[in-house]
Amino acid sequence: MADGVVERSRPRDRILETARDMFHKHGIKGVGVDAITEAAGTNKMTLYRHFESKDELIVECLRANAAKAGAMWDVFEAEFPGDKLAQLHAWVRKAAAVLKADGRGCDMANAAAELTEPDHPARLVIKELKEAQRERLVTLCRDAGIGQAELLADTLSLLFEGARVSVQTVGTEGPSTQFVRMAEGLIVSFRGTAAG
Amino acid sequence: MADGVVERSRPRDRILETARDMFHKHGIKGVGVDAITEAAGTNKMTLYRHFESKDELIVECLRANAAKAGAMWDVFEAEFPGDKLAQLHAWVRKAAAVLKADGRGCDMANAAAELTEPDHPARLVIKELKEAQRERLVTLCRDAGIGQAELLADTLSLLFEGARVSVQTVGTEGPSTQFVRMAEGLIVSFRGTAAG
DNA sequence: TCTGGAAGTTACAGACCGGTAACACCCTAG
DNA sequence: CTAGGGTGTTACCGGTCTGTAACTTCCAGA
Repeated sequence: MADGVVERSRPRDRILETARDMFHKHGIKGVGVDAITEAAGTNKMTLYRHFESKDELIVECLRANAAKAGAMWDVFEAEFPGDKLAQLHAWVRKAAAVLKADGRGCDMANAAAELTEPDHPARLVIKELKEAQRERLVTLCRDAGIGQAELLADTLSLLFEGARVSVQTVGTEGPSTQFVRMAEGLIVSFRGTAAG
Repeated sequence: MADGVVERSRPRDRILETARDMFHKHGIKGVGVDAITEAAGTNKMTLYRHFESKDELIVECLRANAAKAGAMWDVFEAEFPGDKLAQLHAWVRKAAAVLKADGRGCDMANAAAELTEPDHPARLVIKELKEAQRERLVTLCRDAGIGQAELLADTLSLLFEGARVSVQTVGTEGPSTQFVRMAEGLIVSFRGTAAG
């Protein structure tokens, strides 16, 4: 697990990677900074030299998550250069793979569930990052020639988000098993009414 | 707020109601038993005379939530006796109303995000209650004459679940605003392919 | 080889957590 | 009026939490 990260890299990077992993697995309030630093092979003072508080560490973890997830768009473009519809189908497959591989939900959604203070710094970046993700999917749908691109993108987003929650509550054998069928059906349906 | 509950009822009921309210607003790990009992106008000893632990209190809160939410099915039946399709549309309207009224997500989903221990007692009841909810919606879809009742019910479930998450992350002005249009479109679409 | 900054170590502060013990109180059913 | 159970009060236990202070060690670059 995180031991691979511990081996040799800068303490800041190790802390960030370990915190991402532990926050994801055990929740934010379920992990203390002591546990993070110990798993990262360092100590609390070093953490507080690089992050001014646990809250700032949380924010950095969320940003790092989004950056890592955002890389998939480049992969899609590399796999299907210029073919936006194929990239949309790739998104569906990627989403389904995430559903199968990971029983914990979306880190941003989980963080929003845990951090209820309306002015918590993480809330701002969660909103910002989620809106950016939405914009990307809308653009992909539009470039794929879908008529009501926003509506399809939002529908696919909500379906995926709901499926992630479902996996976390009833497991991988629940309604989320139908995600691909739902998504593909929607794309077909929206392609039928395309205005392009 | 919870003050209305404090006035006159048994301590156990006050504790349960107050805990439900506070868990919902601030999350489970964001509320201590001291805060609950104080808001309920009682004290910690009384809480532990009625609930053997905080975990058991959590479980009872989840059950109470589900019971309260489950009452809506009777309301639908009373409003549209025998007309299952009308009741399905009523479910959509009810879901949309919840999205507008409540910025916090589903308590069960939030609890699942917070309580990561695989053998936490709440996890069992969450799964149990979620599966019961799913069964109800499937039955309603089937009785409404929908061909692929399970698939429609699951799609609507995931859409609603996703919309609740979306409200919590990007707010009520995000993709969740399209929920009714999505859901109604799906019902129309599934009615078109109805089998009997 | 020397030096300066990054990192490790230990100890601690102050708050909060879930949970319990011992005891005083009050109100109602008999 | 009396007995007893439900309730309130206070104090406490051991543990954990975020965050800090003071000091030592290490290592790379000049």
